[in-house]
Amino acid sequence: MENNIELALKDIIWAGLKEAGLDSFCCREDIGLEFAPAPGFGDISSNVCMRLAKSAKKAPIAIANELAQKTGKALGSSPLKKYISEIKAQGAGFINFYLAPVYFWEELQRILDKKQDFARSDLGKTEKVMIEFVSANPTGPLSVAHARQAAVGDALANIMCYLGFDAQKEYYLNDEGNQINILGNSVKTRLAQLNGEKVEFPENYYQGDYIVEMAREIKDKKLKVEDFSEYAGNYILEIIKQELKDFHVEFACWFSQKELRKSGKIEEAFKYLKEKGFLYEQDGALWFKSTQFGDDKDRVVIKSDGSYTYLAPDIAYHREKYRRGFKRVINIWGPDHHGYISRLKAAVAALGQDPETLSVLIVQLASIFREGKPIEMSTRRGQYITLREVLDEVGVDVSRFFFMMRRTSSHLNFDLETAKKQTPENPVYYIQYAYARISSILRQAGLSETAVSDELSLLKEKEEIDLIRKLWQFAYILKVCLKTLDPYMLTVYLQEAAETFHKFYDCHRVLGTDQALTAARTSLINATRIVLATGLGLLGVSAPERM
RNA sequence: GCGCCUGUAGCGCAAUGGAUAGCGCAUUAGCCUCCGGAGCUAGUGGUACAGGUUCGACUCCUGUCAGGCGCACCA
Repeated sequence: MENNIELALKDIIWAGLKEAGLDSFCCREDIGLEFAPAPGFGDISSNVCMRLAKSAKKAPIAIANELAQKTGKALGSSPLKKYISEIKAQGAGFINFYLAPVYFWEELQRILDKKQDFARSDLGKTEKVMIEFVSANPTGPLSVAHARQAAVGDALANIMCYLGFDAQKEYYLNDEGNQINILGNSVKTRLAQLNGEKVEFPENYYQGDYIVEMAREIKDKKLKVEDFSEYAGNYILEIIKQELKDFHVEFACWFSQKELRKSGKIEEAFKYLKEKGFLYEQDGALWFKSTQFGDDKDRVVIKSDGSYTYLAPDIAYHREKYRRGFKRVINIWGPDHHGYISRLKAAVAALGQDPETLSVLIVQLASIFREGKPIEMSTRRGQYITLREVLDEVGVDVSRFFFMMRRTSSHLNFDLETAKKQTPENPVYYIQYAYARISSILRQAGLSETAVSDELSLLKEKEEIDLIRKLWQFAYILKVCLKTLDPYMLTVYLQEAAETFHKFYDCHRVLGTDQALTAARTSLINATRIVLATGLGLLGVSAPERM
């Protein structure tokens, strides 16, 4: 039964609906199930009666009462019977299913058998998905904004892979163009200044200290630099790669814009669009008819000076994404790019792809606080908090978790002092503490990880069943993360799971005189350990045995 | 001016359209002869405002007010 309980239950409910003669008012897809609704309302709940109340012209609760009875009847001849202890119509018209303890014992057994793969699924059917994120211009160290995008993108890719997708992480490298040229000129100018030349440093150049450091290194090592843009771009790219590595983010592919241009793919894409009639010339520039696909205004792709706008290579890049076999494309961007979504979607549509297969996630900014006071940030003056600073101060585990603690589309306040605290105020420690505590008990029990009780049915206490129920919800939470394309729900779940464990621990002693019960409870906390480690692992956070 | 995000307890935040709006901090009262007290139990206190959609709205829509960010032939 296991994971298929959702499908099996829908079958039973559908049979009940038919039995009650209600199937003509809705279809099977209308049967929505909610897992672990409000306390006291069962383990699985369906709102189907409310949905069909109007067309059936009956009160929802009356329908629910009838359906509960018919569903019970349909259940009678089903293998599902032993897992359902009760079906009740409650509230405004919900139909609630109460799972029998045997269901939870089997679930627990499954976690212990399959370990960290217990919730793995083939839901994604190995569909190729590209998650492109960070993609910062190599013109300076990564900021906290990039850090948050990196954490979210990486975790999302992990979750999707766990659910059976072939999710690949990619970094689009803007290794040529205006910004890179400015970067090169910035270094060149600083070098000239170091050599005593009286040259002005323009305001739109990169102001950060790292520019001066680069110039100083060139001077000290007496390097012969021919192309300052290329030199500086590569120099910073290495810094970025190291920063991401230290943040535990690894990309499958670094896609170079320069290579894309050299390959002639941009012209190819333009040729395609031109043949379709989506390009036109005006005021000496080449325009893309994005309004035809819902954009506010048409966009320039080749400027009147003959150079490309940013959109030009991006159109070709996205054409390549689909040509490389990706069925679904996810882009993770900062909020400064939100106005860009409609034109890229237009481009994808013009290229003959369904724009729905392109998802753009806007990761809102993270404001860094110290002792409750915000730290002012200004990219212009080169004064912003970097990924490196946060990493050095609070570490990978805490920073990654903190960046995902809020809904990705919401602003995030990241307090450095809270992040360093080792109190319940800091959820990472709260979760890791639960894990370490379990590890400690297991060490004392002297049991190997593989030892499993064959009498899990001894687990009958409320707190024991509550804990298994919480573990059971893990797979459901991952589906929510997938649906919302946001890993943050997992951070909420892990806090709840840790809390449920702490409550169990406080009420019941694991290591006792009753050997069979000790074995069963040891198995329970071992399963808890597996779930916590798996969840933390998907988020890229470690699970320490000792703290 | 236009667009995006956000207004929930004194503070920081939860609640995939669902039932009794949860948690931490702060504050008040308890729990260690016992597996990690970095924990647990109980008390105080809340949906910015006005309409609308819905069987049902913190959630969706419209407007108002408040805060953050963005609006290039830049990337």
